[in-house]
Amino acid sequence: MNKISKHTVQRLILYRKILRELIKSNVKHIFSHKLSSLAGNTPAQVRRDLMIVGYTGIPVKGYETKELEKAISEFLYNPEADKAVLVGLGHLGRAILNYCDGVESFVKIVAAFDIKQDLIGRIIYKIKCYDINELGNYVRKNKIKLGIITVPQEVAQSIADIMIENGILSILNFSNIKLKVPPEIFVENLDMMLSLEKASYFANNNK
Amino acid sequence: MNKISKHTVQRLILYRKILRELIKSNVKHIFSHKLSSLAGNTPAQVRRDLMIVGYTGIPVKGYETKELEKAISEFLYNPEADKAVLVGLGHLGRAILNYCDGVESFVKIVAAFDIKQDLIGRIIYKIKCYDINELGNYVRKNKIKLGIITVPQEVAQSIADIMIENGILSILNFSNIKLKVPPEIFVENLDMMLSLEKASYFANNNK
DNA sequence: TAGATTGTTAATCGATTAACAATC
DNA sequence: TAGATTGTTAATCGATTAACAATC
Repeated sequence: MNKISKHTVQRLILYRKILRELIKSNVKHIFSHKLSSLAGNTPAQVRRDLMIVGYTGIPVKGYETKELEKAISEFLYNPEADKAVLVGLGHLGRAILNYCDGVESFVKIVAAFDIKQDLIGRIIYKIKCYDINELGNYVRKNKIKLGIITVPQEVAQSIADIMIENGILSILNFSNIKLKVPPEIFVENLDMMLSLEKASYFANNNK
Repeated sequence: MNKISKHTVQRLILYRKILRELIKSNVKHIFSHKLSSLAGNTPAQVRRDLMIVGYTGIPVKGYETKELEKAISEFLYNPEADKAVLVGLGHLGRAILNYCDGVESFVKIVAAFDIKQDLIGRIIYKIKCYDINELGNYVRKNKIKLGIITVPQEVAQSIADIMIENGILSILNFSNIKLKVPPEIFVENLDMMLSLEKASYFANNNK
């Protein structure tokens, strides 16, 4: 497989989301220039990105929304990583469970873990909460490949280590440390404070 | 001013965070190769990035942690955008308030807004909550330049519009829509579902 | 001094944009 | 048909990496 860039994958996910909304609104066809305006980029980039998903549009008519959505979904779909575990049921962890509960997505959170005894055994936003000590077993037995880390930074690395030891291949990291992981492990960092400071910097240094 | 790339700014913020921890641990000097290993990049990139902050290290001795942290902070600091408002006090909004409460940062959230009457007037994690109708006034009167959007996607655009009309220059957008804004407005998108799907894709397509 | 690290320029790499023949 | 849009290649742009003289 020829390597696909993170940027392209991210945009494909965005196109898919836009296409789903168009389909719901009964839009049958869309041009690259319309899709790019909804996605906030350029028609050339849309066409370039769509090259890799193996669906071709029709000149003058554009792309069939349903067909294109299907093609992108097939391209993106990773059946081995459609289940995720979440570790850390503080406010952020719960906000994510709540958020995912209301959203349709190919990725489902299947279990949550925490160290606090009063949370263990409870069901929070439809997700069962387990003792952190069971994390490794659960991940291994259920062949989970995707982990979400919402614990304080002091313990984030140790959680990542347990995840990786037990087969997790990809981590969505909300803690504000850089995880040390082997090169084959994918880490996506979502550091809210860093993003806020970035936004502050560009408040008048933009342009 | 010659334009500084988003990537560089993001890494400078990260370096600063790392430097603060080093200073706390009483580390006086650091080499570019050590800093890069903590930041997860390369020595060459660290040195390249540091060119713009106007502090120069000493060959063989490396960088003085305190001096470098100071230089980066001065470079990044934007006194006009050190105050932010947050709109949307669902789980995510509260998680952010709670998170910011415990973290030291140059950017402070000074007010929160929601539509739910039972929240208005309350103080949540030290932040006063106002009626959403007061958002425009508050932003204009207090010259707020930075806004955080944690409302459902249906209303995100209208909140952004109010913010921008009243002087906000930079938005941290947690809703999963692409905001339409004038080119001089900076928008940083933090779409959790998109990031999760990206992580899923790369769970075995990485490398 | 010899060895290591810096700042900066040049080279490389990768991603975006432009251009245009093919198509409907 | 004439006009518009596609898929794809080539050109451009920007970001990362390499190289190395200057420095301590």
